[in-house]
Amino acid sequence: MRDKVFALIDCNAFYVSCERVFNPKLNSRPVVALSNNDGCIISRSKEAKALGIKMGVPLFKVKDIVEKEKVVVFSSNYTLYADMSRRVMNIISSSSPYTEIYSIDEAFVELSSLPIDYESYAHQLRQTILQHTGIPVSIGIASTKTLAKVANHKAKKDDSLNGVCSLVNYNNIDQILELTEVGDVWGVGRRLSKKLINHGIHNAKLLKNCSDSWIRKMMSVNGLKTITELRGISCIPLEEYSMTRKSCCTTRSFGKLLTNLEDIEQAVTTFARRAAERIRSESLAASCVSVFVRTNPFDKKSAYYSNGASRTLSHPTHDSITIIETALLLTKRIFKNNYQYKKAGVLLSGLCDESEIQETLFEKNYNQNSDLMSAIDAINYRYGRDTLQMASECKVGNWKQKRENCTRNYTTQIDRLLLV
DNA sequence: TCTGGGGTCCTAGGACCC
DNA sequence: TCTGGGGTCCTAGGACCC
Repeated sequence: MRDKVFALIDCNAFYVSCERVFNPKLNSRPVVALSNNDGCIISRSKEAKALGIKMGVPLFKVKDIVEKEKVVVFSSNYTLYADMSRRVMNIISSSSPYTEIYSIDEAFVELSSLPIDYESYAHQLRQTILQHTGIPVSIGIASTKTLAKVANHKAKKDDSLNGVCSLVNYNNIDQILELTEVGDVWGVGRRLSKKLINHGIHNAKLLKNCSDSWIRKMMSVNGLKTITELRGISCIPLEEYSMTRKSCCTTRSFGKLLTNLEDIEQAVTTFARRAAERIRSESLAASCVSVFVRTNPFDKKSAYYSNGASRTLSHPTHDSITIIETALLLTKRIFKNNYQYKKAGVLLSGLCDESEIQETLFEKNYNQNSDLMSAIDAINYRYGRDTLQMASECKVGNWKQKRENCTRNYTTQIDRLLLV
């Protein structure tokens, strides 16, 4: 059997690149994009990285650098990023029949059965994506997904490579692995990398040469897969067909601290409605609803409280009304007075396809709202996602998030088109 | 003052069964 | 006083990814 060949296409500083497409003046300036609620930095341009701004750091901790160096800061605009991602992924999908969309800014492609020169394919694809969307990407090519990640990393760092790095037929992979920090290996996170470094395993070459049994003990079966892949044996397959999800949750930090049950109920209603809408859009139904609330864990001065509760429904449903009623019941159960709440969330689990819902013996008309839900979904699709809400929500709820520097939805709303 | 959100998988340990 | 062996299922917690 022929060896596999995986290409990993990864967008460079994706959220920042999306913003730059619509504002080219930012092209050589330091730019960052923030997480929800303008909390942490989750995307950085090359210039911002060079200033020492780390991934995931809270904005307030780098405020001095941001001000002094005039770093441009964006609130995240997921509507825009999702649409730009769709465009990039469409180009990738049409370039090869074997594609896996791995995340909003990454895709794997399996190339071994295609009669092409891998590196020319990659350069061509990169050029097409840039030309059609304005998004720069880097491409790593290797015989396993884990090695393709390593190659991609190198393609990003080494400017002389023009954004493409292939390890196929490359005979000194060990040298590259030696220069790869163990924490940069796909599948080795913060905790494991600390543990491994304590045992003297600080780069990918050392990790690759560990014994199977030791790795099994340290990192469980996933670690075994990782080191096998580093040795060039593919054991994490391409997943062309996305698995149906097993859970769906909506959670948010609040823009300000909440103390009232009523305010939290408003937020939970919105979270429950959004989650219900999402599973309906995927033709799924939930059999269990969970709710959690918590205060701010970083605030050491105020009392900490965190609690959650779940309820299994008598039958799976995607009806917003049932899901919201259940969520509110659970909220009342876990809410306690005299705490300052920072975050809440709703989790729908036990998901099944809507066509597989079993009828119940004793309840009638349990699906009576389905026409109503379809009508609500159609209206919200046409006029914007929060056009129709539940009465227990509130348009300007106290929980609403901070989003101080958000760009327009240039590509998804006709009245928000870029003006030239 | 200010610290994201949405997922998946694995394991250990407890409860329970015969 | 002495107290088996072999299972399954569920859950909480820990790890990872982006």
